[in-house]
Amino acid sequence: MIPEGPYDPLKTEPTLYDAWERSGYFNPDNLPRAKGKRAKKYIVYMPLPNVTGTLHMGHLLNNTIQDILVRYHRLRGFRALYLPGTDHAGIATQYVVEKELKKQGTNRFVLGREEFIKKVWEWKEQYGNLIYAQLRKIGISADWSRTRFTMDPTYAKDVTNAFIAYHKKGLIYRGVRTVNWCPRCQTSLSELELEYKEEPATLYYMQYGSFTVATVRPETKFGDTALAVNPRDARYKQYVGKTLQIESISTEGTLETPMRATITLKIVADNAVDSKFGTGVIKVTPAHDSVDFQIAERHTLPLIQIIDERGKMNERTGKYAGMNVIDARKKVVDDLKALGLITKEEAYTHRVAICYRCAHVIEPIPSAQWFLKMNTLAKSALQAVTKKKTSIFPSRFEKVYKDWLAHIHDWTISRQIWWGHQLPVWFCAHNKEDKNKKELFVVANKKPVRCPFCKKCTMEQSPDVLDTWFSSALWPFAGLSKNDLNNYYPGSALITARDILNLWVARMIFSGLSTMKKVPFARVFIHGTVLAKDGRRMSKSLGTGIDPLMYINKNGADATRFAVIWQMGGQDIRWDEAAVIAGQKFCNKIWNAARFIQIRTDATLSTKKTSVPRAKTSADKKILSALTKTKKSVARDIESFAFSKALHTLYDFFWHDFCDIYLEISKHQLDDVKLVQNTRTILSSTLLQFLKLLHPFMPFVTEAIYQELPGKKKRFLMIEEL
RNA sequence: GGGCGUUUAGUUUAGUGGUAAAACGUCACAUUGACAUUGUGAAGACCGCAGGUUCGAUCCCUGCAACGCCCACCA
Repeated sequence: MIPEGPYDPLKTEPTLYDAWERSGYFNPDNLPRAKGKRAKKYIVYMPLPNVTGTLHMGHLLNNTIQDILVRYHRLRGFRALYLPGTDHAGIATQYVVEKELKKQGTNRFVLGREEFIKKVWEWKEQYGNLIYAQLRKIGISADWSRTRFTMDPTYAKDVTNAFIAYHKKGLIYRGVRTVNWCPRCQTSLSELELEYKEEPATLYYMQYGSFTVATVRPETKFGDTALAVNPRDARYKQYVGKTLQIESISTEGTLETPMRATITLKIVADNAVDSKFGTGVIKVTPAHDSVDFQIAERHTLPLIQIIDERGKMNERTGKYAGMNVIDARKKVVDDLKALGLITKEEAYTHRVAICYRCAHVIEPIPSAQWFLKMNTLAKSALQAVTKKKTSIFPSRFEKVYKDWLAHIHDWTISRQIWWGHQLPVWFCAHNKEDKNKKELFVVANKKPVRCPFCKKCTMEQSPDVLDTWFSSALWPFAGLSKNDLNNYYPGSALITARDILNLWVARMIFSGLSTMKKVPFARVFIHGTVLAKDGRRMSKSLGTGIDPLMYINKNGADATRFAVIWQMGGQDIRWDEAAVIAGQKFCNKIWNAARFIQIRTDATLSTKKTSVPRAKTSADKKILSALTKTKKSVARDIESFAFSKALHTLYDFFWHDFCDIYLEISKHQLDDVKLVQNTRTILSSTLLQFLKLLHPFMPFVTEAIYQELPGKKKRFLMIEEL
């Protein structure tokens, strides 16, 4: 019996969730209507939240959408799997644990690698499952029995196997690259991991013999290996290809006395040079600038490293060695000025790259890295979408995806941090390279018993770990046991936000094709971003973040799910908490309507076909046809990812067609002996149909009402037949 | 700089080649009913700006502006 309202989500939700989870029906293998090989499957791989993460609005939206799809298909009799897991999030997690250590007055270098990794695991055991508890509060029907963590031994094995397989195919190589190095995190960062900030700087006009070069980084001059001009720049045409002796400052002597020196620089012509900027001449410092590195590659210029991994000037800079770049810049400028080699200074706003994690300024430095050749892999991913093996919705994102793949560079997959999947690469401990400078290493899952090179050393594993995206790109199959691979790969839909379309989705597609020979999912749905009410991004640093748990704990998960879907149009959501209140009122409305129906009818949940309602009055006819129409359009909208539209349709149908009109008319029809029985049937069957239709969106209140209604052989609305 | 997108009532959003809907908010009236109320109704939009195509444009095209995102560049 439905108790007198108002509906109390806070009392209902936790109990119901426990009951669902204990029932085992989140596990598709237990679904009574989806037994056997012929059962259709619906599979969603949850975008892995970081172990360091706490629930935010993005998770709420993302997981609500996925849960709608999974619950809908489960009701439709599909063998529905919603696969949860967490990402070890290399840099992010290492950063968090290092902050903890700092509070304890220690750091990872004091502990050593092994001890540090132990600490990270301890941290993970303590805090890493918080996100799961929070996701449960949203009410998502993920199969927790299959939960995976990307550092689990089985997952890790798939990661190293993928590396070995790529290596066998000749797709992995080692090379020196000017990488974006974070001196604080001691790691290289991909371009995608950089952030930028505007910073006031000075543009110095330095004399290079007869040339003047504008630069904001005079201290890198010791790493210069050329000067470059635009090939169409008439002013400098005569110098192109020549090697000139140029007067500059020396690294010798003492810091007190600036000294002159003569250096030799080649003049090259390259399109990367903008003839309108500064003087149209740039100094090329391949070791400490990514553009310069590319110019150097085109003109085979040497690479001179003058800044080390800690962001300090190295021994090649003589008397400047040991200074950090900022101090060195001041000193070099002073010395150049003393010798009259700086002719002009201009204020300049400079966009500097900063580490996305710790915000430290990035220092480009040369470093030995591992690369994955992208050519064939990118082509395969491109083809998958072109040939519609995977479709992207909304379709405009296809272009973003294709553009990225068409202009892709090889992927730097190595990272110099400690927390992650260590490369399955074993070096000879005696000699890192042979006479021909060929590096001596073995790629293998296990440490070789005997070194094939020196025959006597204990081989050393590469200290590098893999980019976190390398492992998360394998999620659709590395997240599954061998047994499950046959049943649950590939997936049906991948739901994510646009910012990781390329970072993650494209990489999952080529990884899946490479390892499993099949695209990992048939459809990709890109949803919008939840913004603050004023249109700004929600972020902790801006103070614009809103904790969805606040609403869940106050208004209930259903109301919160309602709010986020209700507001989700074809674009970003400007979060308005009024929608949560609307959702809560809607719960209450349904609760009370159900109560009315139960009081005025027997409201038995009969699944027998004998109680098929018939339209005897025009009101009957209207509500029954409205129900049919609603069912059809909701189904169509869910299939086409138009969740908000489906929810609006359901809301309008229930509140207006059903409650405002039919329920009011039914009060008269229930007093008519000729109509009473049929009206009762219409009321209770329409309610039940509606509960099923709404269940994917608002699972708790619908299940709660279902549980209160009398009926035989009743289990859960969650597994009813829609 | 290149690309993609967005711009519709106070707010958040739908939508259509024939001058526009909804929810919330506001206001008025009714109501104690299954409903911490609910119902009925009202006010409120030159559909970003300027051109063009068309008998007709909010919708199609072009340009501009603002905002957002992605990519590139930033010596």
